[in-house]
Amino acid sequence: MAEISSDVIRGYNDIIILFLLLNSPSYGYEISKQIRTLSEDKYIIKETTLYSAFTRMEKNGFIESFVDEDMAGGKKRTYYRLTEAGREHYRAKCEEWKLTKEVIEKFIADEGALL
Amino acid sequence: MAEISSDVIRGYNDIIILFLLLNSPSYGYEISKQIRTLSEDKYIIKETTLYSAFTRMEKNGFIESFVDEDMAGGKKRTYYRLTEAGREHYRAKCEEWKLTKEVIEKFIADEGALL
DNA sequence: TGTCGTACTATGTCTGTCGTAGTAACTATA
DNA sequence: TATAGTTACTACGACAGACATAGTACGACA
Repeated sequence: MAEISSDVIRGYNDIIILFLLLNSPSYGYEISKQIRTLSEDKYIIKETTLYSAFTRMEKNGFIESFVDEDMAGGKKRTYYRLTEAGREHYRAKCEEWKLTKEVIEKFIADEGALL
Repeated sequence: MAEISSDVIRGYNDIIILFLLLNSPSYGYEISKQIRTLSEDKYIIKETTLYSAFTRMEKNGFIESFVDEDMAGGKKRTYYRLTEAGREHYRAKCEEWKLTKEVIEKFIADEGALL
């Protein structure tokens, strides 16, 4: 299967993760699975990429974490919820996406022109 | 005006530059101006980004350089021409773009859902 | 004489992503 | 009962593309 390289996805992980937090808090493992499912296995985020994105985005005030201490078996799970700044960041990134898409499409040749 | 950040454009400079070499060789300054014009001032590539992309892509065999020694005033200009491998790289990058676009669009919320 | 445009080169920094590794608890299967 | 698999992370270091800053050098124009 074709793969998406780290260079082309760079900068979009924020959009992807924040999208999955728009309606309710979630945590790493679940988000990871949702990305895989929603993208129909076309994009599988690396664990380290995901968790370092959490750290970065929390530092930037886009998300807030809270720990579920009461899980069965005494395990802990760190949830993240979107902040208002994060929602705004998501909106801005979506706008940027639209702009970027427009620009890049200008540099995609017609299939015919490549033969 | 909205700007395109270095993280979202990363990985697409190859496409952009190679597109402008599809039909004829060109050189840095001209390509830089063409990117600006074609994108309607939405994307202005940094000089260092452009020239380091040249170096990288020549190392990878996607482009070849040759110097015009006979310019007026004894100035030199370095041209780049696409190789067959570069054309293939361009094709592959375009495919990757289509895939990436599909994936990212799944994580863009409807305008309504954001209110 | 000085500024603007042309056409680069050099050097070092930044940051998001990735590779590798490790921890630890539960869960299904043989 | 052993072990492989799933869940749910954390730590550390490396990489590479983009960027900031600076400098060079020639020509045209005022």
